[in-house]
Amino acid sequence: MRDILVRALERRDRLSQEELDVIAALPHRIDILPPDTDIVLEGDNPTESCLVLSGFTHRYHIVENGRRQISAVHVPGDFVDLHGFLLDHMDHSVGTLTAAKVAFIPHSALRAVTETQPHLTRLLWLLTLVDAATHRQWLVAAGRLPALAQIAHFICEMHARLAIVGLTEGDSFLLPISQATLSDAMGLSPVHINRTLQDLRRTGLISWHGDMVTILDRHKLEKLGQFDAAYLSLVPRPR
Amino acid sequence: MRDILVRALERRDRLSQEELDVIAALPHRIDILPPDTDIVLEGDNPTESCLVLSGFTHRYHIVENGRRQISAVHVPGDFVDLHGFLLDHMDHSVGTLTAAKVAFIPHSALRAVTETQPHLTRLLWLLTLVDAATHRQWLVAAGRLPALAQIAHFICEMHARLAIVGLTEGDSFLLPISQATLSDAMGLSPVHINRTLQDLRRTGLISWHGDMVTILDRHKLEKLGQFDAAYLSLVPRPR
DNA sequence: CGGAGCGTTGATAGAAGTCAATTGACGTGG
DNA sequence: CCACGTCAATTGACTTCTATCAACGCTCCG
Repeated sequence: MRDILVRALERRDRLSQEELDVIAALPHRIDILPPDTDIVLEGDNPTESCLVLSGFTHRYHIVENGRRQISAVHVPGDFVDLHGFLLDHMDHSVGTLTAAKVAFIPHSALRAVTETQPHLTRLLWLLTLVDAATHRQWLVAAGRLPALAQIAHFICEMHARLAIVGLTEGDSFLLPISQATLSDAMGLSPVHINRTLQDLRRTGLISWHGDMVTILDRHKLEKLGQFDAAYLSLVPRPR
Repeated sequence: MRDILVRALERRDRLSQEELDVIAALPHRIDILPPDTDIVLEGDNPTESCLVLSGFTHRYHIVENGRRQISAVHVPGDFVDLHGFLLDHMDHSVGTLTAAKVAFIPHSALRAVTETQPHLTRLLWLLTLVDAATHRQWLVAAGRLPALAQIAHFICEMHARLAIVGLTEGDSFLLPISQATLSDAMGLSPVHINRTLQDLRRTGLISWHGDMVTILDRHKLEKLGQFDAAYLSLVPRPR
């Protein structure tokens, strides 16, 4: 657990030895969960927050007619449920997409960190700010980009975020997400996702076979999706 | 400045006398800005964060073809640019919608707060988490609700947030936002906004004359927009 | 062998966008 | 006081994007 969290934090700022020790000493339990398993449900008031060690997870919301909107897809290294630390009453559910290894850290331990480690606290805070920035990017894509560009943006984002934790091989990465899931993330219909993905493949921007995605023309894909990784705050600097 | 920030924070948790003193002592400068004025531009790396004392402001993003997406509308009492405190490189711009009185607080002062006031820090952090939760609600509305419901949700949200700072009169409030602006917030065209608003009025859910909005049938409007104020975390509790 | 899940396809419907013009409210200057 | 300009709201006609419905094929696996 220590390593993957340190890795995420060190992409944003240097950590002191004391901070490394504090992180290493964080109490936690590790759980291995099957695919499509709920971790936290909307309305819950959890007492621990989860961090993804491996596998893909997501935040989602169910609306009245049973439709679903995914508001975030999380990859290994993401402190998925850090929001639940201060929010009472979860406004959304969190669940696995694939089988996942997840670490649960008691809120009491996080609170202790905030009491004694101001700099580390700011970095944890920053992680949630990056989540918020990502939400904004999705909003822009959903509101003002056509489906083709919206999906292009998503693929660029996934590549950038998986690269942080070494889960890319050049321009390729595993993205174990069905078209139905993608449609819930993009707010589109599965049929339209299918046709739009075909477009992206036909025009030679990506290939996607099984779970293996390859960005064939990064420049064009980023331009199409108007992707700029700056919102991920991946430049280490004093915070 | 002190009062309006204290008011926002005390809706989330009790403040100690020391914390009240710290807030009162926060250095800041106050500025009065005309409508449609930019406060922070995308790409900036600001050294102070702004808090809205009066007037309406927004976060927005410009996409390639010149279209605009508003990712948040902020009302008096909102610590609009608290995100900029830890994010280097703003991922979006912030500007006024109406004339606005804004307080700028140096990041150095905020940093000092985080060094010595863990509880107050958690509350400031919470404010940004509520922003993130609001982004998620907008995502759900944009992705999975038809325009009618999306706008209904927005109106409910504005009412709830204005009520926090006493800017509602029963079910009425001033919302000095043009249909064009609303279209940029909802990710819809101005024409469609116009027709959808007519729908909301014709069916007796709201009235909207000039800047004055009145919710005529709150129950139906909230049901239509699937609005539940829980995501605003308005229940004071230890954090 | 036979579901079950996923990706794919065709046909059709519906929601929202675009374009272009009109109306009404205000404010300014002659 | 009226002509004029501006801005926001409104309307109509038409187009485009995306959703829906209903199949069908493929692969994996019990």
